[in-house]
Amino acid sequence: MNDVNPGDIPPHRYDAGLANSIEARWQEHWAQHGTFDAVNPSGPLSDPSHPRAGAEKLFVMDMFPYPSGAGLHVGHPLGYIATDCYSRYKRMAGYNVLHPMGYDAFGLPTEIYAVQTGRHPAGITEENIARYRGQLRRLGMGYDTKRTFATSDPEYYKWTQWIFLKIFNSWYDPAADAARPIEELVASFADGTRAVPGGRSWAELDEVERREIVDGHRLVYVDEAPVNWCPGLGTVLSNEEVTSEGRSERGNFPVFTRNLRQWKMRITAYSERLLADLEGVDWPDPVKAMQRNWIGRSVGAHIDFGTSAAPIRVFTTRPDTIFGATYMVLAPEHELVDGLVPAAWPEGTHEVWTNGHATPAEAVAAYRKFAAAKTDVERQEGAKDKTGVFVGSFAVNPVTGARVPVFIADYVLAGYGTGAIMAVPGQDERDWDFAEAFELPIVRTVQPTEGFEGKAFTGEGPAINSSAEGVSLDGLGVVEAKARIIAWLEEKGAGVGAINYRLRDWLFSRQRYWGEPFPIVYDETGMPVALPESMLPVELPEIDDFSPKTFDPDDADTAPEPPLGRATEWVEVTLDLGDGPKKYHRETNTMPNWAGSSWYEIRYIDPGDENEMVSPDNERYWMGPRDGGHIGGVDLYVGGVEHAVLHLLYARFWQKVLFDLGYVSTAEPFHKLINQGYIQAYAYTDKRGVYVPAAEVEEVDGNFFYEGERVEREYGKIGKSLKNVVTPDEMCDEYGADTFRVYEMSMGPLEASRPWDTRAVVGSQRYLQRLWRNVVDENTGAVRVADAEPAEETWKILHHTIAGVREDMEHLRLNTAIAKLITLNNHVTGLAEVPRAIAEPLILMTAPIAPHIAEELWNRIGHGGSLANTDFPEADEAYLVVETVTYPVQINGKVRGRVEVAAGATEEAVREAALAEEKVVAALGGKEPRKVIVIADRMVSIVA
RNA sequence: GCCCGGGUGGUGGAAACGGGAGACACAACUGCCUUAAAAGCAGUUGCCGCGAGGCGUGAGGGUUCGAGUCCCUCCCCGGGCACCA
Repeated sequence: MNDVNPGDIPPHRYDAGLANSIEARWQEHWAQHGTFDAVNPSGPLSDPSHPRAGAEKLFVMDMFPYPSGAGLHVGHPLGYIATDCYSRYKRMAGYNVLHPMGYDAFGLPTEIYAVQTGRHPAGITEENIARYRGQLRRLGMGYDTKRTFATSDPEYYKWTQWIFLKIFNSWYDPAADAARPIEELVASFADGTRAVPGGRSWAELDEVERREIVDGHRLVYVDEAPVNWCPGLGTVLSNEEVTSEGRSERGNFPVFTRNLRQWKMRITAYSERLLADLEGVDWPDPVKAMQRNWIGRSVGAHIDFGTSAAPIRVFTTRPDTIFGATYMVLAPEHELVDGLVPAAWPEGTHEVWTNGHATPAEAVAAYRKFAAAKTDVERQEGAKDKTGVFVGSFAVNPVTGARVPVFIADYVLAGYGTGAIMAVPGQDERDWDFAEAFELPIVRTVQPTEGFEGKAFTGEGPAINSSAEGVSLDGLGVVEAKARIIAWLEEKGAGVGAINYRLRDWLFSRQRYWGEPFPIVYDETGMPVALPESMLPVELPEIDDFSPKTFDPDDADTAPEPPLGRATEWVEVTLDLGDGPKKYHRETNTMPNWAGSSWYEIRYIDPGDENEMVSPDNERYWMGPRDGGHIGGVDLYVGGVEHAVLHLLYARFWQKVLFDLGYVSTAEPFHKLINQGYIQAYAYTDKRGVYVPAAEVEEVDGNFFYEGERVEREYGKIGKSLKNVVTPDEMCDEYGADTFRVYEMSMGPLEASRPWDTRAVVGSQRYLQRLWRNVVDENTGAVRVADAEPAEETWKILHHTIAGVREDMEHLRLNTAIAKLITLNNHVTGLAEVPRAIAEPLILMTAPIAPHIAEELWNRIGHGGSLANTDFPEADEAYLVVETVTYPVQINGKVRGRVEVAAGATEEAVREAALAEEKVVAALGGKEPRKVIVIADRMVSIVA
């Protein structure tokens, strides 16, 4: 303290310095006492003497952070503060609250940093986590001290690998509509209860053939599949790591689609359940909609069109329009194309169908080359201009018997449905565009509504032109027509009703170092063998170079070489897996960084358990279903919308597998989900367009200046490149953590995004200063609270505040709760002395949001220890009743006067009082009102 | 193009149900205190108008005694998906 003029600032003012010393002290107290450790019903974390042992449980979680080297900025902890306030409130309200925090620690940024610096990713990760822990501790987060981990801890990823083994050793039984242990499948093949694919009996097959069949049923399997291969980075990338320009998000290298052998998880087996169970969770509608979109269920039919080669199977959602199917289109990569290409164009082939090529083979080859060279952006930009080429063959429309030409075109995607369509230009805009370009016939099979002047008609209407021998749809609506034609097709064996999903199986392998190794080795057959659980965890080997081999960025004809491949001593192992020591080589891919986050909620329940992923007792207590059809899961999960699809879909998928296999008691991991908004900030550019430090920009009359120069303001993400980063540490230094917490929570509702405004933080600081001053004398440090009886009005304000704050806290409306607390505090500020009976509940109600100052004041007014488990104040009904009601009186919708009437007065009495009111009488001017409406306790409305 | 979410003072935002629009806070302004400034405290502050009063929740229409809230049409902003058959 080196104030120039110490007399000016009272020595006991609640300023940043005092706040910081109080905060550090209480953070230490909480850490020492494990104040926020939840109690389990059984096992090492059970404790009958815990203040909340036996209480109702509440499991609150945040989407855990990826600890980057940059640390937290003020936008990151918004959700964390909210769940902390909520957890503290619910704990005071009597719950056994589990609120843990862990770290999603595997991932590419750390690996890249490791490569750049030559350091080990584990060391970097450890440092980053320590920094995050320090920052969160400084914000006063009340996390469970016994339940924290990083996904990169071997003790944690042991169980990630264990789950992988469970998934590997399972198959999806359509009859049970659930995953089952793979042994059951093998047994049913062996005893003949299930037909063996290929027609031979199980006994006839050799070991390799059997394994091939079994491996083909596993929920995780190796598949040759088109993936995003990025030679410049030396790794395959997930779709979300590829930009819309078809380049890598990191490094901007070209990305090629290549067929490579990769691990995949059979998430598609769960499409229907992932969709159906959305009904049972309390999630924001947009997130549910995004998941439904992503799964992309569509109902229709598979229909076979005969050709000279194999029949072409199409998927369509409009089987009712089959009479208008005048041509077919296959994706250029479709496997049947080559078999359909004749030596020469058929007699009389239309010129526009050949693209000017002499033979079909030439035309197809040229078109394939053309299509493959197009980037995704070019393909989308050219969506209106349809391209394609006739393959030289015809197919037969199974309903009309008509010969229809077969084309390849890139508007049909290989990856969706069957990669082939029946084209119905009359009812499909894309097909219409193509038909116009290639001069193909167009037949309407749905009567357009009157006045329709467009081209393809995709709406509802009666079927027309839809009769053939044995079947007619004419006159039927779309729904009935679909049903009738599907029945007919099924009867004729030409098609079958079908449901198609957009969802693809989950690409599960990455060519990286910093991820979970697979618990898989390969034997002499080249087929995968699961390691026994006893060999877990399979730890990452120590290597010198963590980067995968990279190639010429433009050389598509290269193949990934994962960094683990260079750890030859680790890769080539001799193991005894039951039939004596044999040589194996390990899988050198690692898991994607979604793996560790797909089940972490479960591990929080029993983080130290070395024998089980989680003990069933504790799992059922914290996550199990509840009465009233409650599906179960974490009670509250808060995180950003950016995880609406991938993380949440993967976590739901793993949860369902574990549920099917009996390891967990609920089919859904997260019961209630809230997406917190983002905090963004203003950024400023000078006249060159260069960002200037936002903290040093000054506003004068609505214009902005940096070092005297006019700058332009824009609004965007907080980040280094925009030079607008503000860190929580800076806020703690300048105001204290409690002020920062109050400010972030008072800015608006949790779900809303909002702009950061450092200038506005003082409002929250002033509130806490007034609170402090109400309890502690700024000049002497003495406690000001008096044992005086509060006035009636003060009692009323207090109890209204309690009722309102409880209600707001229950619904996570921290912003309005704070407004009510400020109102009460401002009222107390105006009192001659501060009654203890008011100060105590005020402090307790402040505690969830500004915990350090509350603990400090609670102690100063004579209580020992922490208030964390002290009961939250309850409103006394006696003070909530109102004696009089002020009724606004409207005449023709405008308020003209007010009358005060005793609460509970009869409608007649209210009416009379209203009509007698001076201004009302004047406004009516002696006229008899036509109608008088009295709404009890609300208002009077007069129609004149 | 399709599907969501949202438009309220200078700013962030309040207003379970259709019932007094603008709580709380920032900024701005005024006063007290001070040699002065900061801090603090007290007050003013939706817009127009000296006032009575009028007008106000993106625009227009509708339902209603009464609409920020419900219905229709449109505009703008944000997000997701996108040649998905």
